[in-house]
Amino acid sequence: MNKFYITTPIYYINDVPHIGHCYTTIAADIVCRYKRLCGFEARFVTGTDEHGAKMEAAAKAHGESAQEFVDKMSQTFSQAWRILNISYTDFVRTTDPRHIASVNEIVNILYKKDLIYKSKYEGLYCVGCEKYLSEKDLDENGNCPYHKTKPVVQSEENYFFRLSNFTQEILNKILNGEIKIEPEERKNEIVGKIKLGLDDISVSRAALEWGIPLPFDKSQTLYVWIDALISYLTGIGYSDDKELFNAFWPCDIHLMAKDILWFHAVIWPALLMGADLKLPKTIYSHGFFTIEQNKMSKSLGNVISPDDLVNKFGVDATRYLTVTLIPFGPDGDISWQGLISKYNSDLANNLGNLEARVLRLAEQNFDSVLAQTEQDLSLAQKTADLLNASFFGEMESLHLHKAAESLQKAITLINQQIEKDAPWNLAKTDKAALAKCLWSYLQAADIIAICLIAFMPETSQKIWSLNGANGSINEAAQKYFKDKKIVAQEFSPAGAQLSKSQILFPRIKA
RNA sequence: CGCGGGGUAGAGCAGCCCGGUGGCUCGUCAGGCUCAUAACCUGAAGGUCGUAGGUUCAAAUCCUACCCCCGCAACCA
Repeated sequence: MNKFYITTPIYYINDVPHIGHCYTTIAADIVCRYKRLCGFEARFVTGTDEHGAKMEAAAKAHGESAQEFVDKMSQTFSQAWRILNISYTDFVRTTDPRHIASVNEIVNILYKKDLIYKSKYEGLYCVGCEKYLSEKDLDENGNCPYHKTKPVVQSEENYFFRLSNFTQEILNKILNGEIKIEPEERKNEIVGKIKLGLDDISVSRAALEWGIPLPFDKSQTLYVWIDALISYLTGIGYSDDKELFNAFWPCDIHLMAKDILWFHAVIWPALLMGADLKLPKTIYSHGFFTIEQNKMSKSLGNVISPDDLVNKFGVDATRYLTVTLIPFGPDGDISWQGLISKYNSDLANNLGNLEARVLRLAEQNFDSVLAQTEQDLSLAQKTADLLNASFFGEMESLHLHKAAESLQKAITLINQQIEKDAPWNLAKTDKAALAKCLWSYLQAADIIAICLIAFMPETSQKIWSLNGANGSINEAAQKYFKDKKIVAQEFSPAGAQLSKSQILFPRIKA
């Protein structure tokens, strides 16, 4: 069976999950579910990044030990993903022993190959911030912008990774598409930066307890970013299941927000090359949200949590809205008003209302059982044609908002046909014709439901069942995705007991 | 001249690579329908496509200059 491997970043857990984390994770889940329906055996790794100075500080601020703190925070993430129905196959915590084993293995390889070496790092250190600042961080007087004090020149012994060795190779591989960076404009940016040259990077810290000690020098701990990236290997068994690892590496898609593209597009491939591992195929970075034109920030109090969304819209609608509200790739602005408006138009008015009106007609005229009638698959075929022309291609390119758009167009197509048929008139004149029409709507709606699975797994199954189709929609979908064939009796069969009309998505007042 | 993106109807976007009736979603207005969640369907109004030049029979689309917005600028996770 074909293999597929997708990752989200492992999230830095100095705070609870918000809509940004959800965005990446839901998107990855949708892609992963879609690939499974396409017949791939898929792995999906997410997790939490738990080391580093910030984490120590955050724990201290909460009056807890670092371990207590990360245990608790990590749970808020895994819990959020459970609620959102995220189908990950592994959740890596960087404090897991198996992860520490992966890290040690990789770091040792790099050290033995002399790709990691000891050197002196000298920089401007702000005592207030407890960190090094670069020149550009300083204000016009050369002071720390937060503490208004002059930073001191300080140096420490660190280990460095020979990133510079890989400059040309990485550049070539990005340019020739061996490492695919998407979207295109971000790729240009990365290429431009690499062309300016790469310096070796410091990969260890001396005075940091909360981290993974370097196996060859326990007085230093590994810089958190290197630690974090290696989780992509841990999550498919690098340290404890080499067979699994070999089956799924290299990764098909690393998905992330644009802020961390540099690490994934440049540093990560270099580390992998250094360790003689294959390179990820696609690195896809999506945009940031602003909320009502403002940056998302705690001090503004505009941070949207997964709980906020689920309480308002329910799980499936949250999944759908989060990834379709803005184009997938560039930055975008979201607002409660926008979310509600899209919820009402796409889910309540279009999809939900379609289900309700069709089931209601069947209920009123046939007591929810459509007898065996002449088959008319023309509407279902038209729906399928529309989706074949757009939906599948958009899914493959990760244009999730466009894929959803084509689903909406398909639903509109059915609504238009209903208008044309005017089944409420047929109810008075020609029951056989009415049954035939209703049945054709059900078939078409079934195709919508099948394509909607990745976005809204529960709603899809529900529509499938309401429409009198048998069994699991997933099996039907796998079959359908393969040959795109409409087999009427495997969808809503004639004679099936339909559900009474119900409201799938109640309208929400703004 | 650090790098990259963008400026298109009230809002959000597509079109630009491969010049030739400016399209989509939401909103607004009018009509239709009554099966449906005041939903659905049809139609209309609304844009000198950032500015100024240039190329061309013809430019949102190609070229030049300028103005404005945003992101990145690498150990800040």
